[in-house]
Amino acid sequence: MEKHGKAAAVAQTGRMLGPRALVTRQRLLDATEELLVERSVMDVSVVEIARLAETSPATFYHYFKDVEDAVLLLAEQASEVIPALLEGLDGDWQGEAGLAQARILIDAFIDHWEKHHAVLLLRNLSADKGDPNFQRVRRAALSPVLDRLASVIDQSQAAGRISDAIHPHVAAAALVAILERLSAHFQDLRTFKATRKDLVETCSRILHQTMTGVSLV
Amino acid sequence: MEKHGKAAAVAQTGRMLGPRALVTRQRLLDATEELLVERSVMDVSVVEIARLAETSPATFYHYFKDVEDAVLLLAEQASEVIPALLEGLDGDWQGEAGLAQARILIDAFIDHWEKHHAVLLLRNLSADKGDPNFQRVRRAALSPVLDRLASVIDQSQAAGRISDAIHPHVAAAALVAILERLSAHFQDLRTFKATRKDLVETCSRILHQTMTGVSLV
DNA sequence: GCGCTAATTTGATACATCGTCAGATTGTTT
DNA sequence: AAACAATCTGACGATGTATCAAATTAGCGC
Repeated sequence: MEKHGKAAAVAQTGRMLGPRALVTRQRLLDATEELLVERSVMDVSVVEIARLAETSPATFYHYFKDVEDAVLLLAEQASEVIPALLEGLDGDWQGEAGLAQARILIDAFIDHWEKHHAVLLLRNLSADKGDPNFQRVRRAALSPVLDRLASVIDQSQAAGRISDAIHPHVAAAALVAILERLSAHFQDLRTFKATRKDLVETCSRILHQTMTGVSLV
Repeated sequence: MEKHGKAAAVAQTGRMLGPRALVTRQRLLDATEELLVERSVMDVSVVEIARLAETSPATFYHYFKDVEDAVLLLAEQASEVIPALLEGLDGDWQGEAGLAQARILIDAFIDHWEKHHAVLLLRNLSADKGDPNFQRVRRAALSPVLDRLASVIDQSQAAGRISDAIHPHVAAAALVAILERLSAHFQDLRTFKATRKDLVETCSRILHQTMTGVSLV
């Protein structure tokens, strides 16, 4: 049982992994990620992963069921860091201070996505397609943020600042959607000469306004 | 030259396609989509596409360079319909009428995504990864919506209802991000007992408020 | 250092898929 | 029904998948 916390590292055989095996496995994971960055999933073969990691296909299959399995591990590693984003996000979201918090959150998201672009895209693809493992990983990564935003929205509703027709969690999911999507392809935004600053500023205002109901002009 | 309008259908050899060839090609495309729906891209092989389409792999390669090439075609077909969403979206976005418009738009998006889930997900994956072809297809599909939303935001800024710090096109992109993402995995929303109605209602209010700066309570 | 044991890696292999022809089949035109 | 063009496929070498049993290596008591 390892439902929570660091999942015990296990080979395909079920055997526990020693320190050396962990190094090899990580080398395979790194190679996988490197290939995912430069080509489409369809063209990532086990042989090449093994080649790049300077080992053999057999070794790969010792640790992973298939490529997808390795990607899941990568997604877990990439998603682990997210909760740290929430540091210092427990303040009140009212007024300028709230806007500043939004900016920090968005900045963190963009950084995070720049670092793991390829893997996070795949994680979301598989999750959206309905794969329960990837769904779990994504939920684990995002739900702290989601819950936090939803609770702020809830407060705003209680104070009568925003409509009760809004479903707090859905609204929070919408805001997270913005964070992820725009972080994911903010290259696309260059089309209309938008800078990273524009991105941060615009998103933080949408976040702030949606959560507090107040439009700062 | 077929930069715009119906791209002339051409085989890998460059030869024009007659009516029969078109039927065969479409059968292959349908088979591809069917397989994409039920499994992950990594596991879609040309042999199986051919098998399902009751033809041979060689025939597949007669029409497409590889699986990705076929997916691009599918994405084009799926994206073609989008501009129709804009029917009757040229009204004013102020007040309750604006909210109603938002609802229509979101409803249309959800329907569209339900119909072509797998292909649209892949389109976005490839576009996000930087593939220029898929980027072009997505832009062609979304820019009518994008431009429309941006122009409304522009008007609101001129009227002083929302901050000038907001970049109209980035904000529009953020709203489209919501539309696509929540349409894409609104199964995920079931987690917190949200219905489709909640989704439509919440999103339309975020859209409306972001575009007009006014919070309807 | 030496040999023992368990952890880790790999060579070899059977089998599937990829991608490409040249040539067979089918449909159309005269 | 002959001739031609359009369409399809059988067959194939190259490459990739997935699995063993066997070889290698590291750690440990002596």
